[in-house]
Amino acid sequence: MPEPTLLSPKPPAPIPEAVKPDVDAVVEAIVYLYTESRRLTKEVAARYGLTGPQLTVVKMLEALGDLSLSRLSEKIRAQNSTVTGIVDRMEREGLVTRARSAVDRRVVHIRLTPKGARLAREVPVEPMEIVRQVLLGLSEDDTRELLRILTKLARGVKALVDHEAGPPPPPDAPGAPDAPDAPEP
Amino acid sequence: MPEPTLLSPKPPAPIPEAVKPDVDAVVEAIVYLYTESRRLTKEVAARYGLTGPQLTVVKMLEALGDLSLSRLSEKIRAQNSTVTGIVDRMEREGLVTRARSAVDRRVVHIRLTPKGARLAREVPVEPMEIVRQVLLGLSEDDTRELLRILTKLARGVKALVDHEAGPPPPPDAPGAPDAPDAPEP
DNA sequence: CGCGAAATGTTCGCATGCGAAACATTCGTC
DNA sequence: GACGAATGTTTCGCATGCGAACATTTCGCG
Repeated sequence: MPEPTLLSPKPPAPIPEAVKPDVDAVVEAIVYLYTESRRLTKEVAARYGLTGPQLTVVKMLEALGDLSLSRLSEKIRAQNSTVTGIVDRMEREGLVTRARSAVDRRVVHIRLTPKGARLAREVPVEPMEIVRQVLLGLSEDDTRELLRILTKLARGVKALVDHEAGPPPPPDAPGAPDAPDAPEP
Repeated sequence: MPEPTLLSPKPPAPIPEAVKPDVDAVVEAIVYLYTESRRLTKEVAARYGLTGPQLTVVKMLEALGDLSLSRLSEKIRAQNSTVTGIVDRMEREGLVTRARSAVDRRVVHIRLTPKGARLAREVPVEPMEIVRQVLLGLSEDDTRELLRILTKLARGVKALVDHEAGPPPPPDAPGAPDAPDAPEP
């Protein structure tokens, strides 16, 4: 059966009446968790003179060390043009520095300054912290089950997205299609 | 425990270190699903001359009829000041109209114009459509299970958030507080 | 070697998105 | 029935957030 593609002119498959309330509720919950977490992160960040995305960047650089701007963009799921602006303002605040790579002169390495590193250690929360906290209150079974189904969902979305983008390369990849973001060395 | 989390259960609970990778992965998946869905919604909306939020507003007004600006803000989980701008641009495009309430002159009713209503019928997708589509591919059991745990998560987050706002009652409330947003008549 | 494609960042214009303050209107209360 | 609190909306300043166009640099491949 030809996948109903979101980007094709054809309408996607209609949603059966029976499950629609559940689907609506799941979507509602995801939107709620994301937006509420972002709001809280922003609030906490403000207490340290940071914006939400700036807190995310600081924590990311603390965890992973120096990153190129592109790499940083992937990690925080934003476009390069967005991150350029964020880094501009952080550089102005003395939180990070830009350094052209000697190896590949297209690349710019973003690095925490001592001030930025101090802030990273000082701020006690991660992005989406509130979701993390509540997750710790769930049973291990629930957490694992949640992860199992969310992973299915994410892979399904990724498959659809890749499908729309262009003819997929032969599905002979060793593992399953990439998880949203595979952890790496 | 790094933090006095109000929700941690019993002593035999696992070390947080053990579940941290799962927590990280769940958070990662939620962020992925939200941001990817938003990106796709925006892309589809653009084909109809709309922005992502404008599509959301059009669909909301089609489903619920006229709404006050405040009500609309709640529904799309944005602040009034944000929605004022969105409505400004939609009004300029002839998609909606503003009408002062005769009953309460503080209130502004937002209403779809015929052009806006036509667009609403024409656009075949809902916000977060891709998540909806993939959810339909899951088993009913998985969907229900996902909803069950996400609801727990959302209620836990809501409890924590409300908790911050007011004086701290012990976190042992028997009936969970309101769901993030109950469907209404 | 050489040239076009691809990768990396930046700039630009526009649309959110938010909080604080300003404003208008209504409500509660004495 | 007046006044202060509460509610609804807008304005303002700033920080994302994105796509398109562009400059620079590297890569691929004959």
